[in-house]
Amino acid sequence: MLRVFVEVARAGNLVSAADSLGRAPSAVSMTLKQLEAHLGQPLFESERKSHLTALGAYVFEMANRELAHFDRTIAALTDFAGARSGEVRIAVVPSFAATILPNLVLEFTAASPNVRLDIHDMDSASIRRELDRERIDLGIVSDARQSSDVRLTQLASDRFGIVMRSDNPLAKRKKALWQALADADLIANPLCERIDEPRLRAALESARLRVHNTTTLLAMVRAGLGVTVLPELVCQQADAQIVFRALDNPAAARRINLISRVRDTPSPATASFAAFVTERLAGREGAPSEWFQLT
Amino acid sequence: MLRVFVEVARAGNLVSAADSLGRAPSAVSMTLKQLEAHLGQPLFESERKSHLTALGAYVFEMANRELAHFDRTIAALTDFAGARSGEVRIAVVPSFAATILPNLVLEFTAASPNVRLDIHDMDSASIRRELDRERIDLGIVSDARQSSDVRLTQLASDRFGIVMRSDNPLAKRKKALWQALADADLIANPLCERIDEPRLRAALESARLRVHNTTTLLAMVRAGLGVTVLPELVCQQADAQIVFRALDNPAAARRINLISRVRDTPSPATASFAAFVTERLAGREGAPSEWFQLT
DNA sequence: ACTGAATTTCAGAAAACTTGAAATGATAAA
DNA sequence: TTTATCATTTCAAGTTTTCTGAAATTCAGT
Repeated sequence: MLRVFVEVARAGNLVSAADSLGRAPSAVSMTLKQLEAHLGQPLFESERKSHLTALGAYVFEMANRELAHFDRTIAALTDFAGARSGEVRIAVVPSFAATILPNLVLEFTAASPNVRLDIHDMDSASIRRELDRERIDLGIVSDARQSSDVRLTQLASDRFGIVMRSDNPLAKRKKALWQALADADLIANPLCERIDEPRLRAALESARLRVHNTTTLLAMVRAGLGVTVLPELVCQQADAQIVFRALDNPAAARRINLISRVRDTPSPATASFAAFVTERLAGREGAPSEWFQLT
Repeated sequence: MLRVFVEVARAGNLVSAADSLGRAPSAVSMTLKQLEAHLGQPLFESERKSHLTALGAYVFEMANRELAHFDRTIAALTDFAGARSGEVRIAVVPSFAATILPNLVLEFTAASPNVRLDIHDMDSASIRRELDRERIDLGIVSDARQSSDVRLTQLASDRFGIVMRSDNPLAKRKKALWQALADADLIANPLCERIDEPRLRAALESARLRVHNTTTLLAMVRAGLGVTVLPELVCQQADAQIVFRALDNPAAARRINLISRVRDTPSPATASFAAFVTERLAGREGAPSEWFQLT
């Protein structure tokens, strides 16, 4: 009713209003009559719908505002439903956050400028906890365990390798890298301790140094205190002085996983971001630099 | 659709929502299905309508706000149409504004607390001009001339009389007041000059003083400089030192008129105020103090 | 797996809305 | 003033949308 009235008031006559509303003049006339009956007062001065009464002017003002408000609300709803707007809260492991994520975000926000991304970085255990507490919508973690209340998607596979200073003799060695660990000064770290390979386990047994923080660990390597074993992604942040040689035969790798709650349906924006990340990264292996190209 | 959805979300189940919406559960179910089809996403987690999806929560929030906004707009429209709200711009001649109007306004605003009254006071000519320029909705003037673009309603009839200081001998005189003017020191003023009575005209010819402003005029009378002829309403503002004696045989009076534009329909609030004033004052004669009682 | 309540589906009924033709009313030219 | 023209309203009938009640399905809790 309000829409019909506003159109007639704007057009100044019934026929062209009916035209732009896509109905017959008689329909418009009846609707208008109905609105006037509701209000108990005429909206137009004369039968020729040009001059508004005081009530008409007031209704025109209010109806215009109301319709604009309503249309904005509907647009917001469909945008949100179509994942064109909304907010996605994501927690990501630091190595991924610092290397792959920025380009991923760059591309996603270009396609969905009205979706807000709220990004935290923390270790995998914290991410899992934050997900349970519904403080985040998605998590990107390493080696997540399957669980009944978490939906888990494999993203890339991040291979482990020996990390050393560029002047280390191992940098030139082509094969039998696992064996070489026995002779190297190995710096232990939590990431590599999950690898199930006897030659590494033996080397870790005799390691004299164990460092938790990645930045410190790389600084130790850079200072020539020894070599360490890390996923390639973690080394991406380091400078040219650091050399990464992937361990082969058998290959060792950690999985990068996308996790979300199974309990509730993600918001369209969340689903959209998850689908985007999966599409861009699922099944990637080898060098992280080749996982993902900006399109 | 939004209303149905909000009610279901609030109730947490379809049956009681259908109940409070006054329709069968099947109708509510179908409407809900339709909304989900529009948005392309489910609004509830499970078939049992208790837990909302992220989209559902967003729509609930927005729809609630939208419905409240809409309802407020509709209430404003019907209030305005029913003269329960709105604004009335009125210009009134000073004598009326200072005497009768306050009580009139008091009663009207008690009945219509949300109608704003915008009151100006000015002389009749200015009121007429302001009405033409659509700067006011109603005017209360004296002796308005009939005209094709002004709707005119007779309100009270305000009789003229001699205005004097209480110690003036005329104060005790019972009759032949017109004749008495010849001997009195008459102070001329524009209001009385419209009276068509030979004895007054003669007295005005010989008047030595002419004063426009009413307050000054009454001050002159109070100072004993003479008597004057004024409508009773004008004297209402004066103190007890001033005595008014109505002129009779023939009686002389000015008409108090309510005027409005014929061109456009007044707003409901304006019509309501005009009807109220007319009902309270039409046909009143004699002493202004008896024209109108607060009910 | 069973039970009972909630929800959905379906076809027909009811309501709301729309249309085209004819009547009415308003404006402008003769 | 009359007439011609155009806009608007009225009306009955047609169309679409919405609603209902019964039956089928689904779900949560035994």
